[in-house]
Amino acid sequence: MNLKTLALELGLSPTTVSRALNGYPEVSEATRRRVREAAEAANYHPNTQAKRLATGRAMAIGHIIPISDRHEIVNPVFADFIAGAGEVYARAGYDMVMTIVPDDSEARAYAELRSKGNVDGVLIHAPKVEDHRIAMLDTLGMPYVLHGRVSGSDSAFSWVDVNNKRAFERATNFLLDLGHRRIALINGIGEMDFARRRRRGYEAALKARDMAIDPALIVEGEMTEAQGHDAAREMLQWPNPPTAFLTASLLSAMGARRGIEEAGLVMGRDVSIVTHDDELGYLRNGTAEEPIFTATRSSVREAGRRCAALLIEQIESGDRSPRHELMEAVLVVGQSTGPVPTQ
Amino acid sequence: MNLKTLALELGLSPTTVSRALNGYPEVSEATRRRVREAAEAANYHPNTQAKRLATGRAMAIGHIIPISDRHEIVNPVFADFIAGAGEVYARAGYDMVMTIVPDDSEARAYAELRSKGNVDGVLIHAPKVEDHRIAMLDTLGMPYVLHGRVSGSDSAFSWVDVNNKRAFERATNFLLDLGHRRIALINGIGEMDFARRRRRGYEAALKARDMAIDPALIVEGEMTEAQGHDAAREMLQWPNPPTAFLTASLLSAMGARRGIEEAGLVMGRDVSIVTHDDELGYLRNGTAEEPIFTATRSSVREAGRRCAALLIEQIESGDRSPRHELMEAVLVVGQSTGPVPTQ
DNA sequence: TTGAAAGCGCTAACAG
DNA sequence: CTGTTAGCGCTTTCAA
Repeated sequence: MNLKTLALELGLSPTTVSRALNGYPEVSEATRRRVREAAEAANYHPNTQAKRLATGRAMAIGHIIPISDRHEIVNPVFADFIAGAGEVYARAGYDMVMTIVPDDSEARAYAELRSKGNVDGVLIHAPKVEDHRIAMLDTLGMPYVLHGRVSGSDSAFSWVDVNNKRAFERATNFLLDLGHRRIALINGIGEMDFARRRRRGYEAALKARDMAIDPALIVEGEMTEAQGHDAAREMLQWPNPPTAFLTASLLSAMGARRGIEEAGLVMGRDVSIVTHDDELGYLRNGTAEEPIFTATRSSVREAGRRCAALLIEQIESGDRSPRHELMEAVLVVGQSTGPVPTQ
Repeated sequence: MNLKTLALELGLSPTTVSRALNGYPEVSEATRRRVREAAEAANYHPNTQAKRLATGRAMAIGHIIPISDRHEIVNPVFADFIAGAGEVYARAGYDMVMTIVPDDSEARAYAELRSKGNVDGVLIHAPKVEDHRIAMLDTLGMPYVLHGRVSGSDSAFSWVDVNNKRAFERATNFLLDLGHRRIALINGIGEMDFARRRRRGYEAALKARDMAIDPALIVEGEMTEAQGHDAAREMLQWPNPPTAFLTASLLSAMGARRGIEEAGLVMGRDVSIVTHDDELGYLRNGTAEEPIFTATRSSVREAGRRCAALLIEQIESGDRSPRHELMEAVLVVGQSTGPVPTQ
């Protein structure tokens, strides 16, 4: 069933049917209803490709997922993010097009996306401190929104980000308030923007109390279980070991926990862990024998929603003036078993 | 830059240029080369929408992600799966279109996908034991491949699956060999096909040794940390508690571990855990103080690759005869810190 | 080996 | 308020 035959059946021109279905004002209500009902009855849906070609709009948003053989690129968080974004796209009638590209051919991927014209805009994931993708997109003139930020020009483009600095400042303060004086930071890869900001938060908290920053207590790398384990194993046999670990991911925290146990120490008595993570999980802090975290999966989903909404608005309005949304991480302390609170 | 202007610049007709670029045989090699070079130089890429409209092929594969407010639908594994599928799509020139739909309007979503014509086939995730989506797709006549299976008609359609039954049978045997006689199974939601198969594997191992199956030792539900924790807490205060937990997810395993510790017991001495999971992580078994799992992330990625390849072949060849690929889970025992082996 | 012309299904000026 | 016409950028007969 297509426009033409539907119009034929109704004894109308394709134009009128199109107008009726697309809510143009110059159609009589009677006709519109008649057309709508017929379309419904015939289970008519306009062919997307034709619509796209005619309007020049792809009605699709691209997500480019860089992939490398070195790293675990696709982190679990990503799933929640696209779930959120997808909700918004579905409501607005956009498709979500996922493109997996090898790390080294990202430039080509963007250029192709542009000239092939199958997306109206792109959503950028996991920006690095200095991210060349921004410049590329500016050159191409394609609308985009960042999930995260890049160093420097915070205000030059639209982004949605969690306040990573504040989250880690709060977490560090939490541990400092408990009396910890040697706090290790098990962080993500240094060149990632979020990792940089988290580190800044950690450092800011220490500086605010006039405490020295010991570089030996900071580990940056892939946030794996092995990372946490190895760091804990090593640090805990120093003459002056840390009494607490602040980790950037649940996996690292799990590893640290294993390291602590292997060192014959007791979690929550000898050593504490506080973790930031977007996964569902529980870790105890040093006093209350209670779990604690600083972000939940649902907040990532919300970030996905907001990014998508921002991008769609930008595309549809043509207004490219940058907008920003900074979300505060949720610090959950003393949460007992059961579902994690939504926010 | 479009076909027309490129042809104009070359002093050729659009037809010839199109033919040259698409590898039609009736073009002289000289012309072909000249066209190819010009296209390269001009950074020409055919407009996807136009191509789609003209050929009637969407050059896109749909992934429908059902979403509900009750469950954590989008599991982390999903990210690895689409990473694998995406690799294949990219090579074959397909777009991956992700559609998030509320649980209750899946039927409509499929029908729309069909009539809007923006995908050539779909990939089905996380099938339930009895999955009505199969019937729907058959009605619509749209090519599809399942990641997983459904009960009964294994052979009626194409699928790629991990041998969940075998994996759990092996894991159970592993624990039985260590001398465990009361093994708890912390499983996924019962209506999911994979959960059903895992349970069958567990039961088969027990039956093979003429051991009774104690329903009280089987928990089915969402694979969260709380699930594992609550199960362990409760079971460990029974008069005859389990000495081992076989869990279907790393999160549940983490929870069980916490439950074990809270009960004042020692992991790897009093109680063992073996987990199946697609996440990167470590858990110790009951003897060697060494980590163990039965599946890694990379295997999920491989499943994504195979599903995608199967579907593309089906679409392009028009051959709908069902094909199946059963992947064996990887059982890793005695793995020490460091990256998880690829297979 | 190349080109002209029609058409994929829709939208959007422009008339009426 | 409705219809006619042209065209989005490509592919694909058919003819040369």
